[in-house]
Amino acid sequence: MTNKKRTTIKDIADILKISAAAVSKALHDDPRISSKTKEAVRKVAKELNYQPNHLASALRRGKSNLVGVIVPRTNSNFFSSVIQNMEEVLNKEGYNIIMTQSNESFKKECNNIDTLLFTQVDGIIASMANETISLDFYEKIKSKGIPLILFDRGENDLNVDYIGIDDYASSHMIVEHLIAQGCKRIAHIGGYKHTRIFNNRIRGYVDAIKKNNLPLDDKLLIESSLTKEDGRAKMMQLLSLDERPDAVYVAGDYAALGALQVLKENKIKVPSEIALVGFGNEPFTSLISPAITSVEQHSSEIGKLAAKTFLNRIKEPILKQTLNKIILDAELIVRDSSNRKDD
Amino acid sequence: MTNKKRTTIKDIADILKISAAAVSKALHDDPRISSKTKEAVRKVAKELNYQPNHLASALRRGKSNLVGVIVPRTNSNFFSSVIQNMEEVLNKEGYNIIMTQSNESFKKECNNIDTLLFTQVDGIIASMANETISLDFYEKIKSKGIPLILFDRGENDLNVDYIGIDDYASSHMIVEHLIAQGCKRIAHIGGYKHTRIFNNRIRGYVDAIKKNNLPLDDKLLIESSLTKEDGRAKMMQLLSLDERPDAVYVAGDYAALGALQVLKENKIKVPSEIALVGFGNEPFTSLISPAITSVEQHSSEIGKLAAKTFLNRIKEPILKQTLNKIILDAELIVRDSSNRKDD
DNA sequence: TATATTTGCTTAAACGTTTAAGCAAATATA
DNA sequence: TATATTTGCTTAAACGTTTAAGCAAATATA
Repeated sequence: MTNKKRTTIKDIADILKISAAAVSKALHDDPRISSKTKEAVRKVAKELNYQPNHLASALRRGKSNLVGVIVPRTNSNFFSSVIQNMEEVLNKEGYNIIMTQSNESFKKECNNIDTLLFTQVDGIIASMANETISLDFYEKIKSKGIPLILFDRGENDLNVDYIGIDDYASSHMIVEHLIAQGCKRIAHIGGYKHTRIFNNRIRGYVDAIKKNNLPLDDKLLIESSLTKEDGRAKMMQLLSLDERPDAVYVAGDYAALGALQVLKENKIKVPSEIALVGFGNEPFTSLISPAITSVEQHSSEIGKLAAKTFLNRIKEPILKQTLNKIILDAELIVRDSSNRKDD
Repeated sequence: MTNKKRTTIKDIADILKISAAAVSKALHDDPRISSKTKEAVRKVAKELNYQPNHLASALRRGKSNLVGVIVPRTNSNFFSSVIQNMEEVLNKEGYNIIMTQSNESFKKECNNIDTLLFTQVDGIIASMANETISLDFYEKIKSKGIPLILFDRGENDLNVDYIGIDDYASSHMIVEHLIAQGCKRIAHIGGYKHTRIFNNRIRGYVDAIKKNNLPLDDKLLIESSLTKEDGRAKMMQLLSLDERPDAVYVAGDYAALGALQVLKENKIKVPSEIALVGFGNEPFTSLISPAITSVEQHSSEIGKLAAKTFLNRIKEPILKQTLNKIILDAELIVRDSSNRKDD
């Protein structure tokens, strides 16, 4: 519309009859440039509406000040809050975020990694898609020599920094809560075992059941994709058992919601006949009736810690620091779906 | 970890004893390069794990192939779906997206714009924050000469391409639906009048009320920030009136949810005593009880059209095309909160 | 007063690509 | 067989910055 050509450092230099190098230094407040020149440069820069060309400076400095973020989806309170908090920490240090979502698809995730590497990001912070089993693309990031930080959905085999909650302990917390409510036959609709966090939740469930001498029945432990639809299907499966459970712990809130719908459709009283617990503390868990007991994962904390871990890696790249595995305690939010006290 | 230096075109050229220019052309399938050379280049490129440096090529070509996207928040089904669909269309044409969220804050939005311009995006697709009144930063985008496309939350004064639904007609649709249910005193908890879409919804409400000879009472028309909390507050305000409404049309689903909570707390029967309609068709509207009637905004359509509009602008920049204002029809999804038939 | 240091710049090269211009060899055309 | 065209490359410059090295003038030190 207005000026075709962007203003460059050269334009400012020409006007002031000084070199481009002097202008660049003036703009970066180099101590060897006189304050008189600095002021003049700043004045002209403002007049010409000068905006530094990030591409050029990134190319020259070998550093883009961009951080790539990969999440399964942004459309979830957990991930959107993680990203928001990461951004806050990173912006303060002059970094900006490029967000991408995998939609739980392995193929999309690989594309995202390629895009981010192509965009020359200085590092990647990621939470893996459900589908992801092969780690080749993540190895690719590592081989580039840029920091890779995983959160929530991680992988031990990759040997990279990780921030998440203690899924194993969370399962114990849930099982013990259900026992305290008088439940004696506790089922678990879990995620896919190949995903580390879901495997940990399953292990936690099994060990907690054993520890409390409750029946450990194969039929009560089901793997699921944890979508709302699959939650429905798996709940129906549990209801069709000869010996029904009196409590169901679902490893994801959306699947828990599906399960609840089935319970309501079958006129089963929640929590008195079957108690229900979800995972993730999505906002809707407190909105529906009965409100679903769930586990808060401290998304803001995770986002901030992931960002800080990245910054540490950038600051001390040579110093072979030890791997950071930050495991936070989760918090059980007890609501009506498992609280028999008020019944 | 492994190789410190990235592989460049120069490395490939040295190995094959040809010029860097030839390598560049070979990689871009230039017709003046022999297929023998092309094959050799591709082979070595693969062996050395060559990845083109986007920064360098973008700098040289004056084009980054990145599109900036600004939304009020990603944590909403509408926006996340819009983005997903935009991405699909843009990726096919070799463009990638940089997502940013304003969290409805004007300041954050200005920062986002600066970041995106700084990152040298080829265009910006945005939906404005609630707070945004001053358009200076959007004018800045226009003055750079790169395409700016607005969707959902737009502004007529900016004179840029826009994709959204017909908010004015949507209000008519809602009011007429409520009248068909037998409602005679219809209130509207609207958004801020300064935001174009909310203003259109308000105008639509007012005109539909007038057209149907219903009472147009100042007390029944309230501006709100449309958060869940404010929805609660405004609903209480309506309940304290001497003459209560028998229907409430809320311009956002979250606020509608807050309103519903207040209605339930006050043991008011929905929809028989007060019917309720929201806007946006957020997933939770169908999950809670009673499910909330709402308006579907065709997010996938909007996302695709926004992306295509951008691509058109890029392809024919000189040809002064006329402004694209694409207005889609919205769809009313009737649920229990306003359906008196089943009562 | 002679030498050393500091100040305030300039020069030149570099980051990794892309591309216009050009040139020699190979091939086609008259 | 002589000229024109095509093929397959090379050379050189450019995109806009940053930065190491260096130099003259100004100032400090002995």
